Amino acid sequence: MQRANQQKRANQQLTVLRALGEADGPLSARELWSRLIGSGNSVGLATVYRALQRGVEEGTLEAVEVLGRGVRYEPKGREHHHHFLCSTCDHAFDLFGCVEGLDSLVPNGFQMTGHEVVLIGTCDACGDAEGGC
Amino acid sequence: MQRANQQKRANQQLTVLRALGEADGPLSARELWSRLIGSGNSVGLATVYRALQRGVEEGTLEAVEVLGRGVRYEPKGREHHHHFLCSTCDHAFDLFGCVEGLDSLVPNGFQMTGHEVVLIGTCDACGDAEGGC
DNA sequence: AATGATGTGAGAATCGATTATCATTTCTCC
DNA sequence: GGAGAAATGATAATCGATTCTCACATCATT
Repeated sequence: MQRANQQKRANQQLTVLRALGEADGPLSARELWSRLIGSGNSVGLATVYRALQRGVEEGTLEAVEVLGRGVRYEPKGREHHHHFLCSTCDHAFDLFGCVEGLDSLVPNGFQMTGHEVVLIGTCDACGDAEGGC
Repeated sequence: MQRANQQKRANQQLTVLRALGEADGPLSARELWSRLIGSGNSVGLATVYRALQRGVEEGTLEAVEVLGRGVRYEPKGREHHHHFLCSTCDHAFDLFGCVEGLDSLVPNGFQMTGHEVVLIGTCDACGDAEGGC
């Protein structure tokens, strides 16, 4: 079987990072792994963790927490954005835009350096299929 | 030693719930336990968990997640509010007020049922003592 | 004071997520 | 084509949080 000698990189980590880049929101290690397996990519869970860890170290990935259901990862450098968490399928979706009036919430003497907004509800797919998707 | 026969309840769980009610924000089981120990109340960690669990079952407490650093608990029924997370001491403080314009972030086909806002920064105490409190 | 129900504390057991280990495979560079 | 470096996958080990267990204390009622 012929393989182009410099295109072919069996590097599974690239596969992992590419899949993450194509997602519509941040993914946990397990979510990402499931997607890869589901789409026919045979890859070990350990490799997924290694790819994510390295991505964070190198600064290309960012670890985010969406309401405590474990760490999820997303490519760094995207526009400032927030997330929508579907309470049915537990998937987090990227949102675009931000909100106003956060400064007025900060108590005296406190310094705000950032903020997180999470909307909760049901996503398109789960809303259609009433009773779960 | 005389004790009023119906007021005296050695119930440690009451002590736990009272301490939580006096906090300035939601507390994790361990935080709450540390505070109790620190203030001279000898109570087991298991009892703290039992009190919290029962509070949630009975509907007097609510479990909240503030950026994924574990579950924290707060009395239920307070005004709608959000939290400020100090990135230095990792404590979560209650905020008052809310924000506008969340609806415009919701994508087509999605149904929003709730939202969470977390401000991140340094609290009063940690800001004063530069370099950590 | 006796009795049965409930509460308590200390530590063991469990659970899920993440990391470490190690034999094997694949790359890279010669 | 060969040697050493790095990547991979399966699974064991670790870690923190939470729950379970059980001997003992406390309570309410009699």
